[in-house]
Amino acid sequence: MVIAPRGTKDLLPGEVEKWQFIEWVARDICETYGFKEIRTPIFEYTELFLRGIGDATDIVQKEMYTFDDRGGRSITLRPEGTAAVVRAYIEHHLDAQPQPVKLYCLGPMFRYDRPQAGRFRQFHQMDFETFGSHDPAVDAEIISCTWDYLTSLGLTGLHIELNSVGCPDCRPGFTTALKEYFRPRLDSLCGNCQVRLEQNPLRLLDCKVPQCRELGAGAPAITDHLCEACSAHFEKVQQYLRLLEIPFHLNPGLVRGLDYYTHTAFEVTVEGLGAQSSVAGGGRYNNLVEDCGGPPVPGIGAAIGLERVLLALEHQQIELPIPSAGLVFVATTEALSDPLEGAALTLLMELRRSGYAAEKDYAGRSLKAQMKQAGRLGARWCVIIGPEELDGHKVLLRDMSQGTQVSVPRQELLELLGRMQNGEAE
RNA sequence: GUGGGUGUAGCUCAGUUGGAUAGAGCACCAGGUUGUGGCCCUGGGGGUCGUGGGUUCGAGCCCCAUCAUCCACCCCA
Repeated sequence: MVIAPRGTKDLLPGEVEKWQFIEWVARDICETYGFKEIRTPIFEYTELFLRGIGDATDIVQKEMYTFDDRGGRSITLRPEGTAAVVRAYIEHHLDAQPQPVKLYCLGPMFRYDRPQAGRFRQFHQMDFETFGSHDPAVDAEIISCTWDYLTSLGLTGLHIELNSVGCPDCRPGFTTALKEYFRPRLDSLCGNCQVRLEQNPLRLLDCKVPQCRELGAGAPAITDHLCEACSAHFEKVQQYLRLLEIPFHLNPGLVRGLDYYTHTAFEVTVEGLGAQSSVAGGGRYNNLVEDCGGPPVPGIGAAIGLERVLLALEHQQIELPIPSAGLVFVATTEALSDPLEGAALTLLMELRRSGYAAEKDYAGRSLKAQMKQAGRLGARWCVIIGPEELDGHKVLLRDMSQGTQVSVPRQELLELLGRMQNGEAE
């Protein structure tokens, strides 16, 4: 038997409603913040991610779904959203529009990781990006949007970690200082960090091995090495966040896994998610557009992991306000009798064309079984038609939650339903 | 890529030191009123015990391999 590929899953009815809801809230918040939706392809030329994400990153080195298409071009399923949005921004000359340009994007991403709690090979993110502004208020806005989304769903136990990773002017000085600090202590580092020292020294600060942590505590902090511009920008971001009453913790060790970040980097974690506790993350990327072949336009963005949002909601036992359909079930006393079947079908059609969710039995079930089915489907009303009703041009309208029913003239059914819908009838 | 746990009906699991037709609850189907659901009762369908080898008189139980899945490392959403 063929099953869904590893790290992917089917979203069945019952689960999908939750997705629809959190996606609806996501769109709503984004629109409120002035972001416009953009939809980019799910696959891109591999080169885009090599240049955009950075070929030294784990994503590029071991997590991409890459293959050659029939034309021999290397294609990659998008592992994150920003690179494609940046590409579209450049390709469609959005820099010619009034800046800033604010875009959001919702959809699946793909990474060839080993699945575990909160980690999948196909997962879903909401991304939002602002192009064309250096204003630290925009940084605060991105973080604020992330925060509003997560809290508006009712999540608690959220922590924002904030850092500045500097810019090309000041970061080299810092990494040099880091290397100088760690090099004499190389033997005390874990194997991973010994490699990191040369490849990506910033990551040393993020290591979870206790020994490395101890050493890291005495290491130089990036905040002490920021250039004047970075430092001022970082101060402003914090100032605005305080103004907006958005709680955050400074974490000089926060380094994100994508190479393109400059200045602001942040991550939101939520309690109770297991090892993969981060639900959202983002930062500024002032050189990415240019690095991808576009004009020198600054940008900043964030991504929210929707699977993790749902996991957190579930863990915190938060009930989402998902509306029920108000289904009308049409039942007949003799399922296979022709006149009844016809009456049921026309009524069903009439109900649907009037905007009611309506259903009937197609399995030739007894009335009893049809009622049971109606109950299972969560029907709010059941319309019952039998020979008596047919002769008298009437139907029985049963309120499934009350267990009461009335006989009404066939012609008045829709009107009565309409009044009951509005709570005007008893 | 590395490590650990788990794999018995659609779902959640039980199955004793290996022993005779593999069980329960839920779900599903049908009855318990002659035209009626949600509770209750009765009956029914459904399993090559992940797969392939091996040990044994005999394996769901033991051994090996393999696959899947979960959790963790790593990394990130």
